[in-house]
Amino acid sequence: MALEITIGRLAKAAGVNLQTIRFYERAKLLRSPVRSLSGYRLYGKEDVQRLFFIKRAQALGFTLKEIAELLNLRVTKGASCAEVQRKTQAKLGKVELKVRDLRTMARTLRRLLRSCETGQPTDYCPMLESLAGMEKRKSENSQIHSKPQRASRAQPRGKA
Amino acid sequence: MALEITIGRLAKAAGVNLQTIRFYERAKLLRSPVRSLSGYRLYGKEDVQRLFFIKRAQALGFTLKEIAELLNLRVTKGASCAEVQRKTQAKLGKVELKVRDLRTMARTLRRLLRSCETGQPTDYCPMLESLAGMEKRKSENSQIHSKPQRASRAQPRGKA
DNA sequence: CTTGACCCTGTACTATTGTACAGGGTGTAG
DNA sequence: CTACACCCTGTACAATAGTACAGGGTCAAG
Repeated sequence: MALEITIGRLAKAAGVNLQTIRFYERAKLLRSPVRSLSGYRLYGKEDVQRLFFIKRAQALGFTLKEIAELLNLRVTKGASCAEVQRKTQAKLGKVELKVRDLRTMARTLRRLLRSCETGQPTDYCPMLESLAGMEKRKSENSQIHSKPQRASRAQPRGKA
Repeated sequence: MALEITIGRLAKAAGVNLQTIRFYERAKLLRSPVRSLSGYRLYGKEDVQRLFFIKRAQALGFTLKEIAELLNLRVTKGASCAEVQRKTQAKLGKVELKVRDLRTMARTLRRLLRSCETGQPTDYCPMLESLAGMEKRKSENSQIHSKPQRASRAQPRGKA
């Protein structure tokens, strides 16, 4: 009872383009499914779940690469447990940071709603407030105003 | 006292590439700054804040277009208050949804950490659980298994 | 045994979000 | 007045994440 739906139905069920599924397969986000005698891909319901997860996670700002990492977090028969724990902890940290940022944004939006009700015009940009504290997380902006300071320009911004 | 830093310093302060700032200017995410006599862009500290906001918001899964909308939410002298309220409410809804999803993910990650401590091997994919309920948000997957059902394939997935 | 909906592979195109480079001006320390 | 760090514009290139299309099989209904 593997459910066994074809790619078109999977696409429809998950609300994605059919090509996207093949793209995810090449990108290793979806396993290579079993094939029918004639070579048709056959999917089970776990694949539907994975697709939903991918879509939700993308909306939360994770790249496909990060999503693959999330999906691969598991304790494989007592193997590298410490490793899994380390990675999981790291992911958890990122998730919690996102939650904090989003809650800050939500607070700002609610404040805007209220100020709208009371008719207070805000001709500045309300959203900017919601990060007044954010920049404190980076510590390198202490000497923005210390004249020359040459050397070491814009570092390549990790993306490898 | 407008601070008046040049583009290179702004880039350094915000930790972004210099070209990115010009790109954001073209994309209307940053206002066109005032210029020095020789044509150099001169920025104030609000621009630093905007850059930080853009970076955080991107990490939270907002596109540049959405970020521009967020930054433009404001009550301009009692103008279209109802309109602002409507848009703000919509954004708030999206933000709250993201918070819920992230909290679900966080819960799953913490459970994985615990199951790792207790040494329980999980050879299935733990993350998948965290969306077991997610797919319920879409209602169209009720008849995945109702054979033929032709017509109306993969709709273009709104992106306009 | 044809037709229409569906599937296959492979390759090419697109949008978004940046980055880099070419060719040239600015500003100040020595 | 030369060097060097910075700035300008404009155009080209790149990575990520898809989408589309061409050319060709599969399969159930009629």
